[in-house]
Amino acid sequence: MTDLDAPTTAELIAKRLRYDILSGKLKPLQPLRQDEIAAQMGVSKIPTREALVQLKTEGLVVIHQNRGAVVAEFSASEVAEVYEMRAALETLAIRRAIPNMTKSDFVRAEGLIEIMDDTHDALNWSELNWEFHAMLYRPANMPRLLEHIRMLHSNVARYVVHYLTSVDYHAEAQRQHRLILQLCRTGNIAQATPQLEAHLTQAGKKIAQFLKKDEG
Amino acid sequence: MTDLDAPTTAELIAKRLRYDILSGKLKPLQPLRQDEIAAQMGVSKIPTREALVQLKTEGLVVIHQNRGAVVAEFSASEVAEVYEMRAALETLAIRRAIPNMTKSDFVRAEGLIEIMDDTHDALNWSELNWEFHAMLYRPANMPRLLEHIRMLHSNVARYVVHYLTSVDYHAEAQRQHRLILQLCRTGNIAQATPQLEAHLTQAGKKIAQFLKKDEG
DNA sequence: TTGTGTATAATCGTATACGATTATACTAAT
DNA sequence: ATTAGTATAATCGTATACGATTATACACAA
Repeated sequence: MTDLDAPTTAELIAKRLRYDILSGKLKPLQPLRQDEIAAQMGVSKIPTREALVQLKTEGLVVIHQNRGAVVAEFSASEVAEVYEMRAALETLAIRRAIPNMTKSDFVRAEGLIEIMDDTHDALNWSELNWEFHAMLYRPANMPRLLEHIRMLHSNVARYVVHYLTSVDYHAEAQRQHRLILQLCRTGNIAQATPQLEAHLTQAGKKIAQFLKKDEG
Repeated sequence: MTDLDAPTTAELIAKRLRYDILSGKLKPLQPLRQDEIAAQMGVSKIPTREALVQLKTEGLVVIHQNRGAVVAEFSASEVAEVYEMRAALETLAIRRAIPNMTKSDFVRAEGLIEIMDDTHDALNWSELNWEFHAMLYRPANMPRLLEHIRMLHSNVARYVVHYLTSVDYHAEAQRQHRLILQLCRTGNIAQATPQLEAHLTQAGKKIAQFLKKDEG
């Protein structure tokens, strides 16, 4: 008997490529050649192809017929679109979650905020930021919803990181995080929901605007 | 030179499997064996596996490590969850779409409703129903949003078909469709949005309830 | 009977191999 | 010089082959 659920080769490749894309090591429009990736990982093309198909449906990769895959590029308006979708889904999630939140949820969320206070690496901060948001949504017990939100988050994470390395947004974001968490603590759905929506809408607009400069 | 974008074998298999799942020919939990499917289509396993990976991320198939794939089964509560997500995203879509709707959009939407009046086959009706809804959202010019909605629709389409074959919901649905379209015509976002939300919430509840009887 | 172990078959996951498609470099003609 | 055409290389997509994992059947002991 071997490891009960050893990740499949395709999963390993997908994980690695995903990380390299999110961290910015692989840049938008950069080609992802099957042979090259396979050789690098010391495996064949077959699992590599499956990994690329997976990442395609996650929106991180674009595959062109017989022309191979490239890292997906999001335009400013597409990033804005993703943030609108996130706002719609994440407000739903927090609405359903608040009634089920427990004391330990609040403690752990507060803990994350404090760690983020001392985290200045943009990539780490982005990951902690997702963990914080996920914590607010998990009590909703809506796993499919959470998975969709996670995918949307991962779609724009690269651009968030890029933005954070240029602009100091930490203090502002942290202030909003603390406010939203406080509203959750008091069970105030009526105010927590629009605050979260504003938090996301504002971030989306800032990042889209930031990208537009590059595009122009 | 051959056909410029002839669909890849994997895409053909995915399309076929998707149709067979949505139409109910392949039932929930039914195993999807790679060799069997490949032999049936006269191809090898490689593109078959890619098709299954694709359908997995669409939520129509579940793959277990070294144990193969089965048609995904949605519990009543999962169907309800999908409908909540649809309500969140589709209200966003229609809100953004209404200001951009043109006369020809209204004509075509009305045409679809009339065709649906005479469509009694549940599968056909379900497809037309999607086309009608998509028509309401397309003017939003949010392709990623539309694609997500399409996936969610396809997740529950089987159960809609199943429900429609047992219960006569056509008249009620058509009445709501006409009302929503009329509100779009007059640019009444304030009322169209909650009407659409009610339309979806109601359908979701009915279908979830219907499924619960089977589960119990 | 019920459970446990082992042999066999079925199925999966991936490496290798190869034809098909697309990109690139080079030649020749206008 | 620019373009069109062709040969060559690079890359993709899929068939075949095979080791690895899991399921099944059956013998045997408690």
